[in-house]
Amino acid sequence: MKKTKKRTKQPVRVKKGYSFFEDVYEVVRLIPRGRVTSYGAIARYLGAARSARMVGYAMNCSGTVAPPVPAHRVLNRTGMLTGKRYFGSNGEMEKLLRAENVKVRADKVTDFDQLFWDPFEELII
DNA sequence: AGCCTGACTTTGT
DNA sequence: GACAAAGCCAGGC
Repeated sequence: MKKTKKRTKQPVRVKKGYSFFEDVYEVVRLIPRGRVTSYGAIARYLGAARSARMVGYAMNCSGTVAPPVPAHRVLNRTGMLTGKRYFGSNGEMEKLLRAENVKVRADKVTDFDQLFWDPFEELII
């Protein structure tokens, strides 16, 4: 898929009572154990390709929602644990990933390409 | 309304 | 491949 359109400014799911964040949480909760994805992938899946930052921002508030969101499975496009400092203790995010057999080295997931979970291909809604 | 921030991504150098 | 800059848009003030 190419982005033939330059900028379609159409919001995807504008449900009343639900925010963009809720959609993000919903997708993140569906990430299988031991797999990871990127902020941009989630954003594209929601139709907001240019809202990758918002996905990250949503993760910032992920601790306030229930059920808990496995935010540690969401990384940036290079597989770096950019949000580990938001997990409170230093290294907790990496710990969670390793508990799922995800190898982390120098704040990066080594097998990011293999473990990458693409909502478009692996998630059918 | 306006300005600033940011757990991002893409593009150009 | 590394670095810088720009674009992005929802929230908070």
